[in-house]
Amino acid sequence: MTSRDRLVETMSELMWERGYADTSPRDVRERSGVGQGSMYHHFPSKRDLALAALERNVADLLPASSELDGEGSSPLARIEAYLMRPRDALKGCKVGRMTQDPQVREDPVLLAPVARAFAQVHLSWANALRAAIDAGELRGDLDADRLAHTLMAVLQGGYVLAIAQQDPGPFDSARAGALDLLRAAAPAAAPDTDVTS
Amino acid sequence: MTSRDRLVETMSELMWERGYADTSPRDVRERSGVGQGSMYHHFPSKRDLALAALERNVADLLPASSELDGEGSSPLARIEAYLMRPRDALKGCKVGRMTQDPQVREDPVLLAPVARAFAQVHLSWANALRAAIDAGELRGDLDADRLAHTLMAVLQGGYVLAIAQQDPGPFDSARAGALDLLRAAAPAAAPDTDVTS
DNA sequence: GTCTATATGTCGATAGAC
DNA sequence: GTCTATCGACATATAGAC
Repeated sequence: MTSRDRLVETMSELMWERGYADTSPRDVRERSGVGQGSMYHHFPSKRDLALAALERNVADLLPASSELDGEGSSPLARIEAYLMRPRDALKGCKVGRMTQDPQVREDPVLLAPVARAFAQVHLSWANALRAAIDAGELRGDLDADRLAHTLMAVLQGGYVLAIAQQDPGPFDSARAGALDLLRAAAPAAAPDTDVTS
Repeated sequence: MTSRDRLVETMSELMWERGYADTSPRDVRERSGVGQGSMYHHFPSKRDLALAALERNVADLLPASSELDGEGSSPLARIEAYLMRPRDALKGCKVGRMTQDPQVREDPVLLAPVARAFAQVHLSWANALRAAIDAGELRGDLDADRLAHTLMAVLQGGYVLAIAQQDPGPFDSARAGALDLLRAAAPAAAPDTDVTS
């Protein structure tokens, strides 16, 4: 593993753990074991290193969400599986966290990968939800784009609740409650009224 | 307004805008106009000032949520009103933000007011939801405690989505979607099957 | 209570040798 | 590519007069 790779990996970890503003070049140097000279040789500034680390964190996140696009099972089953997927509630989301970092929030360049990642995840959610509606698993009057934002927010907000209480319970409750609502939003059972028949 | 009050008010603003870690005593001094000596006279450390400011922000937040406990209208109407209440999506929640600040997260003393505030708000949500269930406005098989976490998460997570896109749209979509789900979770219409009649 | 002066450490970066 | 040395600015206080 090259020195450069070690820098990016370490910065990625630290940005997940402590964010950008509160991570110093020294923190990165000490954890990675890479010297001062090397660090500034590979990255002209802390911000440049952060950008590389952020792109890496985004790339880590996206494959998981593509599980929503899978073809192996029913759309609603995929939605449930992705929603209830094991997650470390007390660590939070390595991408979502960036939105609360004052120095990332104010920097369009650093915010851009976050915006792109969320747009991508939203697309996967919306496609799966639309498929569930089309398959008759969810009521036809629901709006897939809206619901996609709702479910993303449940996860992102669940982290906030869990960290506040230092307990993963609220995170799990929040998503279980969302699942209850989705199930309650199944079309009224009417097995013999299929309009396409 | 006393010097002490100006310090607390200014620190409250800055913690909302930039968090705790990235707000320096100097920032507070300059915005408040209070001198160095006065500042350390009233508060022995930055952390002490932050604690006072945090208590203030929590106190700002709680009255709004007690709107959920009101008696003037139906429980579901109160829930909808509080969920859809005007909020500045791009600023985020002045209490929720603290959960993402590395130095708050790791400090049980600073995290405590956040935990207490959220527990309080959760209680108001759960009471209102329970009342809506009891009134037959929501299906009887729903869990009020869980749903309370879900709706809190929708708001907290909505802020994250809005800031990521620098657009309040996702915040509004997320809560509108939650509202759609709540309405879809009304008991099946059966006006003449009231078991108590 | 408020002021100015000072102190110690860290941040984020640069210089220049090897 | 990596090293050590150094830099000016800022963070977070402390000292002590008024």
